[in-house]
Amino acid sequence: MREREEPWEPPLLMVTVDLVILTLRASVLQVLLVERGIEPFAGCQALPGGFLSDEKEDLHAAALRELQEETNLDASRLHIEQLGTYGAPERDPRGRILTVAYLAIAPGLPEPVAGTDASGAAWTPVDRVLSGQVRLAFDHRQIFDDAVERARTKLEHSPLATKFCGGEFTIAELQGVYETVWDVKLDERNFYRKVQRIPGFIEPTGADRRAAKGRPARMFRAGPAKALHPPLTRPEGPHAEEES
Amino acid sequence: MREREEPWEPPLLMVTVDLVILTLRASVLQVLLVERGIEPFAGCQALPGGFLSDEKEDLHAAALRELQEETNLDASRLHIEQLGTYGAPERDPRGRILTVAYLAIAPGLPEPVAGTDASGAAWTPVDRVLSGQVRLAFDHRQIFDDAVERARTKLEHSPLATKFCGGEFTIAELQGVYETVWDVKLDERNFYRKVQRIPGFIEPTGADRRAAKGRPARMFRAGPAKALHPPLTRPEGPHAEEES
DNA sequence: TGAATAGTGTCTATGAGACATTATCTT
DNA sequence: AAGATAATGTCTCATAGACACTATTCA
Repeated sequence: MREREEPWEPPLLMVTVDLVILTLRASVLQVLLVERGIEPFAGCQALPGGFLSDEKEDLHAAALRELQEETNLDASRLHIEQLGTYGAPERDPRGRILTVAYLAIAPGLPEPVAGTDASGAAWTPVDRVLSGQVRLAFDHRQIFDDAVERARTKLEHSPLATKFCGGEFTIAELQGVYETVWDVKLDERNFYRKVQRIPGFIEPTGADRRAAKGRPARMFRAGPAKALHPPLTRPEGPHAEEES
Repeated sequence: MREREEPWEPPLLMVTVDLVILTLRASVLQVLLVERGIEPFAGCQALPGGFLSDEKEDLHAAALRELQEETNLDASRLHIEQLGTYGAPERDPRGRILTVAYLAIAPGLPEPVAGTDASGAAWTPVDRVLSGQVRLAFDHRQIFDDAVERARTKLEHSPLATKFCGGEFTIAELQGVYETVWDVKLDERNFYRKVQRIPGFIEPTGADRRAAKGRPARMFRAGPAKALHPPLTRPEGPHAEEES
């Protein structure tokens, strides 16, 4: 082992921060991708990100900054968490570049982002990437897969789903999040009771929402809970088992 | 956002790989710590680790290499996974240094490591660190806390516990792992049935182990499952709720 | 009124936890 | 036989899932 105490000059590396930003638009799970303008992988789709810039900037702050530049949303409605760091030697043809990947969840953003710094950014349905119809640069496919798997798992144990909704939402909308991300169909009635029984998950605002048809639905907001006890378990099925 | 395509020289950073190596010795959960010889934090305890050395070395491989240098165990019995990357600007007084932290689980190692490269390394009971009796250098306390929490959580959903045991173990031993890491008491009889019902978790070797007293116990080995369905849930209690 | 959506009630099978009981070893 | 540990059985209660039903809106 190379002791860090040795009088030896450690190698210097370049580090990027890349983002997997997921949102729900028109009941479709989408990810923000940018088209690369130059080599390597020119013309290819890639995750938004950039080099870790300021020597005094915290890693998490850097991710948040990039996220805001892409989506210009207030941080309070956003969820962001570190996904992992990717450091395979050949992941970038330009040389050894580490990337710290972040997963972000945003409520349905109005229109494809434009006019911001990140021109060329566009929402892309997640299944188009998962199915291979859209190819990603570098090892971004790997990062993307990990991100989707992380999101799916965290929906079970954390109140993450509320981050896909706005500040207020109906239970049916919340169920829609679960159904879309998990790609399953859930029973509305059992979901309704189950979700409300989890302490601190959601709390009623008192308001109703009336749609074009049907009985008005009660509105809820996210509660204080940081974890779901008991968890909302994903219905089992012919699932490939994954774990790190 | 700083596009990576710009003709602009990105900053270079130093990156270390640090390890939280957990093991079970005499039914006590222990972590491997080294005593720092020089400033900063001379004389303080720290997690073992070192600078990311070879430009062509994979991140994961680097962690594995450091781990083997510390414990000289064959990789097959070891578990290692990335924990996260820590990049607060002031985490190292020498300058901006990122660290990629790894969590490793090893079966009970015979004696305190010695004679290896890592002189000064010693097993330390985890509760001595958690309780603050042992102070750690840098932000290693944070990393350590995250590692313990990760291990506790993963015991529920993954066959991680078997990595604390050798190749073969009894169900009582496996239960001991859960009880020690979770710091709870479990019912032997319910545990016995529950564990065996989880498909692919453990499988009988056919052999028995006879102790000084009592009926011989059947031996098991880890099964092929990568995840536990259903999970082994930690008994609830006055738990502080944690989540990222 | 009917169509549509929201919300409630009920039944049943399964699983978790509490704990009694039986089995098999050593001394 | 005694003592100890392993393995099995039984009971009860809570919960998950299936699904019938009631409630409230708009057209």
